[in-house]
Amino acid sequence: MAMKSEFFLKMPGFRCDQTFDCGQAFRWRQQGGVWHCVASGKILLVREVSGGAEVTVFHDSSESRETIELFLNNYFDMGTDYESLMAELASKDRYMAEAVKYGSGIRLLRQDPFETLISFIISANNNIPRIKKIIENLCRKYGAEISLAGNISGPDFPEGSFYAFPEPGALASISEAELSDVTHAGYRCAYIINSASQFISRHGDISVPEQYMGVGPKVASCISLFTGTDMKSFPVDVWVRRVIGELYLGENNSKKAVAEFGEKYFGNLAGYAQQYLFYWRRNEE
DNA sequence: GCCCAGGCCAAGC
DNA sequence: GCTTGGCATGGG
Repeated sequence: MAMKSEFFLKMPGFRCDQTFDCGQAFRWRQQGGVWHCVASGKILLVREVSGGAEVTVFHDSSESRETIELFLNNYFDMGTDYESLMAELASKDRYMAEAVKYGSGIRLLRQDPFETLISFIISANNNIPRIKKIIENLCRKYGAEISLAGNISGPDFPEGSFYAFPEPGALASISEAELSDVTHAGYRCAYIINSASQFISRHGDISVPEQYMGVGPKVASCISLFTGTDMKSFPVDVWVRRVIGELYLGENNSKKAVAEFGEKYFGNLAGYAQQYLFYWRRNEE
């Protein structure tokens, strides 16, 4: 398919390192002054400018400008007023004020359902650098290579090949042994294959993520949050549990207690609050 | 060799 | 309903 460069979007207040390297997405890479990734089959380039960042998209010529504009505004959560959201969270207490200040350039990405489902199945009992490697292996082997027509290049254009995230059908039909050899995803391979198959038979419905194999409470809540399905989701991992225990709950920091606290205390901003807290606690010191 | 990583599943109470 | 052990893999 022929790709062309078209759409361009400005994002005030946006910071690349905070948004792309905070554990919500695994395919963004920095090369020179530009961050890039493939999302929904399109190559996205983002560079920081004074006061925010700018996006350039390389997309299929058959996609209209309106389609691309809608996609980008959704993906980068442009419909959310982060100024007022951050002010509301910061007014809750001094901890949140600090967390919001620390991660003030974070934006929650509304990502593709299938990619998010599979990526967070892989994330279970795993660390972020290795999650990225496994996903990269997966895309190189089973994703469609995106060929850039002509001579799109320049000093800032990233080098290398670009692959879309695999289609569900490409993962549903392979053997566990092959997937394990290719990705080194270990025991998660069975979950990936089974969930890809289920994703097809459920017509892409992820409204109840726990129906999928390999998806428990934590992964389910990541899927709901990082696809933009439910911004009240409050994923509880070791870092969130730690920080909520330290600042709010003391010894009463069971996963269940932390989850209930987060949802109640932060209400409809719980997902955003969780991401500021996660980024802050995981990166400080 | 140990412990840990954006945990889940199945088995046993 | 809640608690426990096992689990593939690689980095520190």
